[in-house]
Amino acid sequence: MQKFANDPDPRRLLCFNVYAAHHAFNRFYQPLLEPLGLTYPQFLVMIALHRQDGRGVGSLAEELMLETNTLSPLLKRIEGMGLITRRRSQEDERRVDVFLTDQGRDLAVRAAEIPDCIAECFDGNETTYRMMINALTNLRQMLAKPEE
Amino acid sequence: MQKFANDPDPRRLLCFNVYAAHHAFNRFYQPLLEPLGLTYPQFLVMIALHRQDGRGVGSLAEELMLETNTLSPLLKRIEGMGLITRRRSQEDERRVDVFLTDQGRDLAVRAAEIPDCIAECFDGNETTYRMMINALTNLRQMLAKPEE
DNA sequence: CCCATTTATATCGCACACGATAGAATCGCA
DNA sequence: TGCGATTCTATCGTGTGCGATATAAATGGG
Repeated sequence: MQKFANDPDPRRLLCFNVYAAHHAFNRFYQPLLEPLGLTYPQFLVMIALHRQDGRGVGSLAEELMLETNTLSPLLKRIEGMGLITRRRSQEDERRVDVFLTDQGRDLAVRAAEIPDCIAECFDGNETTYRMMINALTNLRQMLAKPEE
Repeated sequence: MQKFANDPDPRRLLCFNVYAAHHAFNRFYQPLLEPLGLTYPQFLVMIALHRQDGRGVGSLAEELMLETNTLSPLLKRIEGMGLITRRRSQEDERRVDVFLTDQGRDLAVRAAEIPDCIAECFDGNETTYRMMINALTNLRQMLAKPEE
């Protein structure tokens, strides 16, 4: 069995680097999201809804790769902020469809500008940016594979 | 201003891919950690302590890039499991030094084997593995930069 | 030497994230 | 058609993560 991923130093583990990069992103975004009154997961939901709203909770969860029980309380909170409305679907009474309010749409437009700050961090190096996205997408697929 | 990081689809945002990879790692590790009775952050703490114990909470927090208020309750929990002991430092009564118990050390040795499963996922492709660690380390540094 | 400042840790409140569970609506098959 | 199985969402419990705050110990300048 290959041993190259075995290292006593957490900083040389891939899992730790993903974990730490996640926190680093949160810390980078926090001051940018604070004026909008959004947390990072709320930001992602607003972006997803801006692309397409009128969707059920499960559809959102699938797109963001979260469980619906994670989204339920989050949606209730941003509904309380007046950013979305939730309505039982007519065609399937089990479903709860989520719609952006006018206020929510305005906020989503402002939120969508935030990732431009990342391009600035990359100093215009688009290739590196795209390669990292590809690498992380591949990683996800490898980790999701049942066993091998 | 460069706009290449601007995308209406969350799945094409770098921040989302880091976020999703973090969750994917958690889901991959969960069944491997469950037999050890550890959560993922507890796993990291055990690895860090296995490399060097008898350290203060702040030292651990710095290595894992967390706040000490995140570690305090976590350490209390794994102390309750009998994996570590906490003792006020003699030389500085403010500090609480953390030591692995014998049981904790045994568990850390077993935990340290888990990342080998990742090498298997990478199908022996060590170069890709190392390049991703480098890329994520660079990303962290870019995100930590004050402004530019 | 004394007291204001700093440092180290802990506690609290809030918001995820998920497994387990509940409850309602829909589906599917006999 | 009827009823068990499935699907969709919500609630609960536990464990992070962090900002704000508290407390005690160490430090340092007058």
